[in-house]
This record gives sequence, structure tokens and C-alpha cells, in this order.
Amino acid sequence: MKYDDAKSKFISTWGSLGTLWGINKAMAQIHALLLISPEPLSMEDIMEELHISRGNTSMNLRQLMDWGIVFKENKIGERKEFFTSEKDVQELARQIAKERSRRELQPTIKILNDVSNIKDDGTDKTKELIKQTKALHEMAETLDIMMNKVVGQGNNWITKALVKLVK
Amino acid sequence: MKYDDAKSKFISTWGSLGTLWGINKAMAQIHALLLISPEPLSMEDIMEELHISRGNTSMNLRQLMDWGIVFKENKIGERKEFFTSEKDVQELARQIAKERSRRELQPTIKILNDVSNIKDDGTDKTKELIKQTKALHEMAETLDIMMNKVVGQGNNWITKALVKLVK
DNA sequence: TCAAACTTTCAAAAAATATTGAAAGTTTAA
DNA sequence: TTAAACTTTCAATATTTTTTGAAAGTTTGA
Repeated sequence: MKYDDAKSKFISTWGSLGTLWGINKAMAQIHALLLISPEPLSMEDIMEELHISRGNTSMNLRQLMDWGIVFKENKIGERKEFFTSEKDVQELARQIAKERSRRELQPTIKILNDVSNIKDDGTDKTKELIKQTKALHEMAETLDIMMNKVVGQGNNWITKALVKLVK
Repeated sequence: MKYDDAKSKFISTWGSLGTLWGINKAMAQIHALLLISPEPLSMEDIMEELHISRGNTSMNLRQLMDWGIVFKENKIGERKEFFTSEKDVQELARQIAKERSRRELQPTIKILNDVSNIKDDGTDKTKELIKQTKALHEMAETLDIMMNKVVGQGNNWITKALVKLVK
């Protein structure tokens, strides 16, 4: 496989993976492109490489910056803005875990908690609702801890130990 | 909060969570409904509760069964089919982890492997592509192991130990 | 201050995805 | 074998999401 093939294969794979995880194609592809680009890219560059419009590029870059995985960079003497991705994949994972926890897991945990705390009126259906949402609540909290502590942190010795232990 | 409110809050939360993870609303809601239902439900029951069409119900039930988290059940003397969800949330998580690994992670790992093994022609861009896809490959493999071994298996002592260790 | 060089916004259009419902298919019991 | 009781399929439709592109906004340097 030649460089250009490998590159486009990677970008398109990342793009379709993204949609599978609720991230839109353009956003995932921009991220992929920046991740493998040795130099920061301008908006023009990105638009050209991925054949997407200026508006689309602008909006998705903003989202990637909100996620904390893409940064603006300024080249001296250049008016326009350049963008780079977080290049350390450990740090990338940590950031994504943190944001998904904040945006999805924590609100879910809150609701599972509310729902599982309704008054037990003694009926089967109420008992089942309480039982299952309690179980989900506990599981979600465990997941939250694992995402933030195991994947996260600079430490990472836990992950290494784990992988060794379990491989 | 009363039972009915709690129930519909749970179902709608699960539904919107689903869409965030690339699972459609109806599928996630059917799953939620079955999860908290003490009795197996018929297609009629589901259609009525969730206000969705027969076709939609049929297709999404089939998908849930493909995922291995919903089962057909037959009541004696009844012609129609009834459905239940996997009720053990540990087992549910295990099954979901296994399926996501198989459908998403493993194909991705394969492609990352292919891409990261292109010939190094000495250019910066090739070096960067190889470096980053190698790093992602390693990370994806670690994630795969964790999903299948840590969340999965009946063992689960690892998870418990981990949570205790890290909480 | 102006205007060139950019970026952002957002209404409209396009694309992707989910849903419906009726026809076709299947199973069962008599 | 038939017909009632169900389930599945799938083309058409509806809904949601993404993308576009041009106008509005911003920043900078002269």
C-alpha cells in the first residue's frame, strides 16, 4: 500500500467509525487528517483535502476544539489560523473519556439515581423498575470510575498492569 | 416521582442515550421497556406502549435479538411470541462489549494494522502516519482486551478489585 | 479610518436515517 | 387443505442530521 492509499483509508475508516459513535463524518475526518499531519493545517488545507465546505469545516473545527482535542495555532507572519490535533494518543483517550463522562455518563447517572429512588409501592412492576435501574446505576458509576481513573490520569500504570495481567 | 413518570423518564432517557451511541431510538426504547418489564411482552404490547408501528417493532426486535440481548419466549397456549430482555446487567454489558468488539473494534484494528505497516519511505508525512496509526493500533488492542476480559467473563473479580483499588 | 483577509453564522438544500403500513410470508390447529 | 392469527419485508414517506454557500462579522495593518 502506498502512502496516499494508506492515508485515505485511514481517514475514511476514522470517518465511518465516528458515525458509529455519534460523531459526524466530517468531524471525525478532520480529526484523522490533523492527527497524521506533521504540520498544522489551515482551513483552506482541510477544505481542499476533504472536499468539504468552509462552513462545515469551521463548525466542526470548533466542535473538535470544544472537545479539547484540536488546537488553534498561529504561524508568525501568517494572518490565517492553523490547526493541530492532540498527538499523544494516551492524552487523546483521556480527553475523550473525560468529555464523554461529563456529557453523557454523568447526566445518565443522575437520572438513573432519580428513577431508582422512587417509592416502592410493593407492586412487581415498581420493584422491577427499581431493581434494574439500581443495577444500571451501579454499573454506570463503575464505568465512570474506570473511564476517568484507568484510562485517564498521567499514571496509566494501572492500565499497563491490567493488560499484562489479563493478556 | 410516581411509577409512570419514572418509567417514561427511564425509557426516554435510554432512547436518547442510544442515539448518542449510534443505536436508534426505537431499538433503545424497546430494550428499556423490556428491561424493566416483569413479564415478557408481545409485539402488540410494545407497539402500544411506545406508539410505534408493527414493522418498526419487528425490525428492531430482530436487531436486539441479533445483539443477543433480547430473547423470544413462548407462553403455553398462546399463539403469539413474547419477548424479554437479558435481565442481568453484568451479562448485558458483557454481551454488548463482545458485540461491539466484534463489529467495530476488530475491523478497526485490522485496518490500523494494515495502514501502520506501509513501507517507510523516509518522508515526514509517512513517518507521522505510521507513528500515529501504530499508537492507535496499540490503544485499540488494549481497549479490546479490556472490553472482552475485564467487563466480560463471568470472572469479574478483576473489575471488583479494580474499582476498589481506584475508588 | 478603511479595506483586505480572514472566520463565523445560519437559512436553505441535500443526504442519511428511521418509520410506516399494507402486502407477502409463515405457522398452527382443526 | 384451509383460513385465522400472527410476523416479516420493503417501497414510500417522514424525520433528523449534515452540508452548503453567501452574507455578516471580525481582525489587522497601513
